[in-house]
Amino acid sequence: MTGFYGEHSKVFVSVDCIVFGFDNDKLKLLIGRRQMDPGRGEWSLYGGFVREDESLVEAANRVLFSLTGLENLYMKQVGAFGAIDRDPGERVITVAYCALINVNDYDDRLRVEHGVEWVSIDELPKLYSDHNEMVRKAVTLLRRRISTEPLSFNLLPELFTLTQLQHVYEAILGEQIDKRNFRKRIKAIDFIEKTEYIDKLTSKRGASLYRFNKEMFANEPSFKL
Amino acid sequence: MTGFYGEHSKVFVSVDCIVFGFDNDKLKLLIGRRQMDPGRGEWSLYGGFVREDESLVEAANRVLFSLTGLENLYMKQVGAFGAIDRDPGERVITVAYCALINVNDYDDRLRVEHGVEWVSIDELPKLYSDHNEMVRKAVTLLRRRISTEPLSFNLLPELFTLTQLQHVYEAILGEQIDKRNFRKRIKAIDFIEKTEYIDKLTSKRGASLYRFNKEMFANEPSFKL
DNA sequence: CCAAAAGTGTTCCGTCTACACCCATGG
DNA sequence: CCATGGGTGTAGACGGAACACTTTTGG
Repeated sequence: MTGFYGEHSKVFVSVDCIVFGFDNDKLKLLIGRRQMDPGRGEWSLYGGFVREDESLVEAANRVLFSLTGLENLYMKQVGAFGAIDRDPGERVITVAYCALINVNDYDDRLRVEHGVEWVSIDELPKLYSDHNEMVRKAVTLLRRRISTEPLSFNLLPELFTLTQLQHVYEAILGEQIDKRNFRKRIKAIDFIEKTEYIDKLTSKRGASLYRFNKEMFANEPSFKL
Repeated sequence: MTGFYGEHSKVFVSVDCIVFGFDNDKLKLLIGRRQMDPGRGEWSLYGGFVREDESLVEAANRVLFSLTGLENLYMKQVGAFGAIDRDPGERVITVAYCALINVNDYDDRLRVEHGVEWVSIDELPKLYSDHNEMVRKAVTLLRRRISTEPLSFNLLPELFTLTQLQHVYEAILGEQIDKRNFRKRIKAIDFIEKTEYIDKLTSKRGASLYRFNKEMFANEPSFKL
């Protein structure tokens, strides 16, 4: 605080969290009614202001933790949004972060306490300010990256069936995938391990449960799907 | 200025420009010696603070214009950088933008006036603060996008030879490309038009000059190379 | 016994890759 | 006349896309 840049003006900086989940074969987003002015009552992403003693990433993680009670979530910066009048109250520049969580990890009581809901991305209402634009950009980012980065596992439980995994891809890419071709590609990827466990909940016959092996992936960080 | 967010603190926000050019078959970056404290004299990207009356994009364009005298340049946001101590002076959050320009469009007198130089990206010195990280991220972004977006033309004159275009791809991707295969793919792209003009400067035989047809591309915005 | 989801291979076609020689011209 | 960069085609390998039937078992 030695005053190097005194002649310039400061602005409010916030972070907004675009929280994706996967439920009922749909890609969903966590949104709630804004609880403060301006814009009270409008549908909105969950966000917060950046404090002096934290970096942008730390701010995003703090906000995300206060919302979900979860730490070490998968998170990526979507970008900074800085139109002059994007916030109807005062000038606020915001940095959007996108997070992927497994809906089962999210305590539903906590969700209700924060007054947020899972809404399917193709049924999104008009959101506060430029939040719809942020979501669009985040979805584009997901689509681009899902085939070259192992993102999808963050939306699923530790153990998952191949059908579930396929449905994640279908939800994000917005198109149907041939089951046989999909499974053929999965078989070629050795960090997606078949476990001894069987899921008997979704089918009578039962489906093998698979696991994403982080360590194996670290050794062989190429990925195509 | 109605004071909605009064209890929160404000920070300085700046923009930094990662200006790429293509010269002598190399991808180059425009950097200069920092002319103010802290960090005076260190190699640095060109940047500036965001004013109250301008958006982030406007700020980036203003800074870029003051540096180059050029407008309507191709520009993409690279991301926001917000480590607490990233700037040794005070807390400054910065948003990096990457621009592609044709070096011939840049008045060399203006370049010298600003004390900036074209430096090959594989000979970059240590830059001020986290600027090296920004450059890395920008290069990654270019690499990712060059095969799905018509970026390369921004680094070339309006009219260019296929050899020049190939060299841009080679410089960005960092690998050699087979001439025949490259030209075969170009032929399949109808918005890269052959003109009647011949370039006689770089070869005795002369090479056909091509043009990127924006209008055609707009009608058919798919792209693979 | 039947509905519902799991699981499994082959063929075909288009795309990418490797590869070498002739052409036109200025000096 | 020769050095320099421009320009061209083909064959083989590979990877992606299309496609249908059998298995298991809970109810």
